[in-house]
Parts: sequence; C-alpha cells; structure tokens
Amino acid sequence: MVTIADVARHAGVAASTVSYVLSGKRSISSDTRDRVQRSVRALGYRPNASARALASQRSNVLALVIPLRTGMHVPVMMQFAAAVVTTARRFDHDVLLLTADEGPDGLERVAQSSLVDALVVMDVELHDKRVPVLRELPMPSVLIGYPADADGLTCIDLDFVAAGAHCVDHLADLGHRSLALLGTPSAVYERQTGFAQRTLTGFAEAAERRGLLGVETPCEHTFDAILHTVEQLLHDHPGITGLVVQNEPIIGPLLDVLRRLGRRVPEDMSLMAICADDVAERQVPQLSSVTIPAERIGQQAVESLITKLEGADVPELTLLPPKLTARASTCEAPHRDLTTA
Amino acid sequence: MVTIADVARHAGVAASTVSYVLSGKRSISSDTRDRVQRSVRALGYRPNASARALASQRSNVLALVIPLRTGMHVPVMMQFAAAVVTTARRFDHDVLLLTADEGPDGLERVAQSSLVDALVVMDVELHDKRVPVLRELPMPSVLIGYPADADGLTCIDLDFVAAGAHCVDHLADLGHRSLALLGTPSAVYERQTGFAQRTLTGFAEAAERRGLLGVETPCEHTFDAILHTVEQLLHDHPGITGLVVQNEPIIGPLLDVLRRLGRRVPEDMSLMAICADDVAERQVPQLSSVTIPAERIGQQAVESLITKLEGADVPELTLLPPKLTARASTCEAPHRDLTTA
DNA sequence: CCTCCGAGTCGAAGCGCTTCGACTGTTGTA
DNA sequence: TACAACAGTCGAAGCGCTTCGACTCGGAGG
Repeated sequence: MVTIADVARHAGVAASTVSYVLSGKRSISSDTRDRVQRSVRALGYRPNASARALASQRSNVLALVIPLRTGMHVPVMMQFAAAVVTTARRFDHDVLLLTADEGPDGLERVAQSSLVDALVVMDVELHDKRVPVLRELPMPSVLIGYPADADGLTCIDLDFVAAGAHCVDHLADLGHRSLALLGTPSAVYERQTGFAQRTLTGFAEAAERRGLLGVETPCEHTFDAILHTVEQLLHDHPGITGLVVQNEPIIGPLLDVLRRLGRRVPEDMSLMAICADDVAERQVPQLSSVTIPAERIGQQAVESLITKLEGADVPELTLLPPKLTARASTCEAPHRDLTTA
Repeated sequence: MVTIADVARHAGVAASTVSYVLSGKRSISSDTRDRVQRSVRALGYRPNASARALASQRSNVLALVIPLRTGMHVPVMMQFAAAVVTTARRFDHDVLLLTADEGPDGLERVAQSSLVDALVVMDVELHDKRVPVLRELPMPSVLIGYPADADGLTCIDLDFVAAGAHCVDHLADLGHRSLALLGTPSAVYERQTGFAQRTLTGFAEAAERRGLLGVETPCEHTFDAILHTVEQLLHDHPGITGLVVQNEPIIGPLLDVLRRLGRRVPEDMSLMAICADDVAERQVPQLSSVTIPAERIGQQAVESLITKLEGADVPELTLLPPKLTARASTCEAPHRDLTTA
C-alpha cells in the first residue's frame, strides 16, 4: 500500500503538504498542487481510512439503523436505504448498516467506538428505547419517523396525519359518507409505531370534522385474514363505500377479495392507498394514492445529518407534505348511500 | 472518551497489558485480568475502532454490495442483507453498505483505503465488470451468484440449474407434457444475470430430457404485461398445463390473470414458483415452490469470508441444493392433454 | 530602509491502539 | 544446584494520517 510519505517523496514535498493539497485546508501554490496531484495519480494513492479517522476524529461513516421486523414493508425500507447511501456518497461519506435487533446497545457500540460520525435511525416508535440513548450519544443523529417526545432530536417524516386526512377529504369530496381505514398488522400498532398511529389519527380527525363514519381496523398479511377482515367490516358497516389502505403487501390480494365479494372498484367501492407510486400504478385499476416519498426522506435525513456534523442547526421536526394522486380506483359515491351505515 | 491509557492507569497496569487482556493474545494472570476487566467496566471503556484498525491492519468491517436495479426483487435482497449483517455480527464484524451503482470503482475505493477487510458482492452477472477488479483486490471476497469465469473466486449460490430442473420434473411426474417458464423481466436476461440464465438452462435441459415441450418467456412487472404475456403464451401453445414462474412480484397478479382467462389453478393449470416460502404460502391457492434460501446463502457467504480472512481455504463454488415443496397449486395433468401442443 | 503580513511550506507531535522484544520471577528438570 | 523454560508484565516503536506552530520569503506600508 502506498502511503502519504511515498507521495511526498515522489513529489519532493513534505507529507503535511500532501495532506494540505488533499484537504485544501491551507493554501498551496498551484505549482506544488499540480505536482502532488500528479504523484497521487501516478502512485495510485488512496488515503488510509483508519489513519485518517484516527488523526482527524472523523470516520466519514454514517450508521443506518434499519428495522427488519414483522409487518414492515420491505421495498419501502430499501428505498430509504438506497437514498441514504446515495446521498451519503454525495457528501463523501459511507454507510454502516445496523439492524434494529442490536437495539440501543448497537447504537452505543458504533458511536462510542467512533466507528461512525452520526446516525440515521429508521422506524422509530412512539416510545422507542433507542431515543434516550440517542440523546446521550456524543454525536448527531436523525430519526426517520418520530417519537412521542421529540425534544432535542432531529426527526424527519412524511406528515402521516395529513396523509390520513387527505384520503378522507378526497373521498368525502366525492360524496362518500362511510369510510374505513384498513391498516397495518396489529403488531405494528401494538409497537406504537408512529406512522401507523398518526395516519389513524389523521383519518379519525378528518372523518369527525367532515361528519363521516370512519372505522379503522388493522389487517394481517395473509389472504384469509384480509378476506375475513373485509367481510367483517362490510358486515358491521354495510354502508361503507370508501376504503383507505395503508398496508402495501395486502393491496393486490385486497383487490381480489373485493372482486370475490362482488364489490367493483371503483363503482361499488372507492379505494385509496398510502403507498409508493409504482405500487399504485401497477394495480388494476390503478390506485388513487398518497405517495410515500421514501427517496426524499432518506435524502433529507442525510442532508440534515451533514449539516449537523458541520455544526449548523437544523429544525427539530421536518414533516414532508403528502401528495395525493387521484387515479382510477376512486369515483363519486353511489347515490344509494342514504344508508349512512 | 476514555482510552486504553485511562483503563491502564485505573487498573495499575501497562496499556499493553490491557490490550492483551482484551485480545487474549498473551497469557495474563487471572488476578490482573479481573482487575482490568473491572476497570473497563467501571470506566465504560470502548476501544477506538480507528486506532485499532490502524494498529492491527484490520477494520473488522465487511463491505456488502447490493444491487438496487430494475427488475430485482427487493425482499429477497433484504433477506440476504439481513443474514449478512447478523452473521457478520456473530463474528464481531460490521457491515458497510455499498450500492452497485458505484460499480467497480466503489470496490476499489473501500478496499484500497482499508475501510473494509473483505467484500460480499451480490447479484453477480455472467460477465461482471466487477469480477476482474475483485481478483486484483488485496483482500478476500465472496460472490453471491457466480460469473461465467469463476476461477480464483469464491462463489455461493442456490443451484438454479437444479431448481429449474426440479420444477420440470415435478410437473412431468404429474403428467404434464407442455410447460412454460415465466421468467424475470427481459432486462435481467439482457444483463446476463446468472440466476435467471441458469434457471432457464435447467428448465430447458430437463424439458428436453423428459421429452416435453418447454417454452420460456420473460415477463415485465405490470399487470398488462403479465396479461399479455400469458395470453400470447396460451395462444401460441394452447396445450400448456404447467407454468413455472421465477418472478416474485408478478405472482399475485399472475393468479388474477389466470382467473380472468378462465384457467383454474391447479385444475386447468399447475403453477410452480421459485420464490421465498412465505410468499408461496401467502397465495391462494398456496403455491408449490422451490424456495430461495436467502438466509442460508447470506450466512454461508459471511462464514466463508471469515474463513478466508483467517487464512484458511474455502471451496471456489458452493451450490446450495434447491428444496421443492409441493403445495396446492400443482396437480395431475388433465387427461385431455393428448393435444401435446 | 525597516517592519509587518500573508502565502507557502516544513517538521514534529500526536490520534489510540497493537505488537515486539525484553525483563522478572517461578517452576520444572537434569 | 544450575539452568532452561515459561508465564506474566512492561516499555517503546510503530500504524498512516492531520494539524499546530514555526519558518522563509516576497511585497506592501510606513
């Protein structure tokens, strides 16, 4: 391996000069700079990451903590991860992958050993045990999602309250009077996961505000569970003409279930999804949806983190506004909905 | 941050002694060992990762290169990744996440800067530009999937040739005479991705061997594409009674398409999938399938890598045998298949 | 003409750890 | 009884980089 000393010798300068050329932290004559840069290329020099980290107290590595838990929808996670890695690279950082099952200890481990400079934590629960740890850690962090007490943290998320409300408003505007939210598996609610909880809040508040019936139910991923959940729902509330689904993997089977139950979409049942655009567009009929801007969120998370690393301030809470796209799965409510369930 | 010198002072020994206690590389009296360990705990000491890496020439970090490309099925990738991280942790290593779009340069970057000790590369193509780079790199690597020329590399994969053949044999044993393989999107074949290519080979060879008609077609992810592909297929080869699908995201819609086309599964059409077990079990009817043991593969990859890091030899190619599980989506061929298409 | 300042460069001192060689006692062996 | 052998410990020398202070030199200002 070629070291900075080799480069210095080759260029006929001191090692520190090479360092300053590379970092730009002191002015260097253009003559020297060129000579050094040529030597760097000629020798194929790459700074040793550990040595650099040790001397500069910066590893240029960010930790990314991703959940690998039951009920989470994987492709969305992956989009986050991809955006985080890509954005990190733009700022000359790398990403260390941690799974949530190492828990709070994992965060302490990588932080206190200076393996990383900062952390991105995904899938934060309302009462997350990692949050107090993050507060004490001697380095910045950004949460995707946000806990009940977000004081002193930096959180970024889609505004799920607004997302839930938007769905209701869209359906209400179309004349629907009885709506249901088909949510994530109950385990996700039991964990008090923020996004699920808040969507529910937004949904309920908007239904109330618009004077509609709004019922909510969790839904597991198996076909039978979906079938049973929907049957039960329509049995209990036969007047329901609008469905909001926040549970990506069940979207396909749900369409089957509705067909099997003789409910045409959208003629008999308007359907809205909270999911990635490509998923919505892949269905038949294409689904009206509120998109989850995973890429934007991941990118924003890293940008905030870099800003914090540079010592600048960032807002405690960044809520991205949801974007609703009407497609073919929602239409005006059938007139017979005097049966306001 | 507390350093090894602090611990040494607190325990009344030399720093090197603390180091030897921690690494176990020299014998230490149990008295001293206890004292040091108590000090470590009392002070909450964590070795500095960079200093350790610099001094020992080992970062204890593995690079994981994951593809984030069109046509790849994300949940499977994630299972690999999770298994890699979990297994790496068991061996006291961390995982640095690289996306394939950094290409060969990314590998060189992390390797030559000593950011990592070894690499796991996923989704290897038959003629992958990263392979020559890996051969030259001054550190071990393991490929998941394998290129045309695997000489001097360490590759681990499911035996997709056997997987394709197993599907054919299963259907042939049930009396089916005309089969089709519904594959990945054509982009994946154009990239000459190993797993797609080899499944195709196994499928074709087995069909030939059993004297069956075996047709193959790629399939994109949209509903319309699936519908069109299947219609075309059944139009060109009306006698087809057995379908093998290697394309996870289309499995749900494919079942719809078959229903829409009036083909009952399995009465009119036997269906086999090459996919994760949970996906097969989630469908209605549950799918007979050859499972993709993502977890086993990821685990095996890390174990091989650690073995290589320790200087021991590992086999160049490890092919995991496929496991076929018959479920409800395959049954005996209808008798009218004298129409041997 | 002298001083001051800034640009440009160098040398040396770390960063926190591992590891090598050397030292000191003990114990076992001839 | 002498000497090897070994367990147990220490000090010092790096690992490859960054960064601080100091130095030189030319030009600007008084």
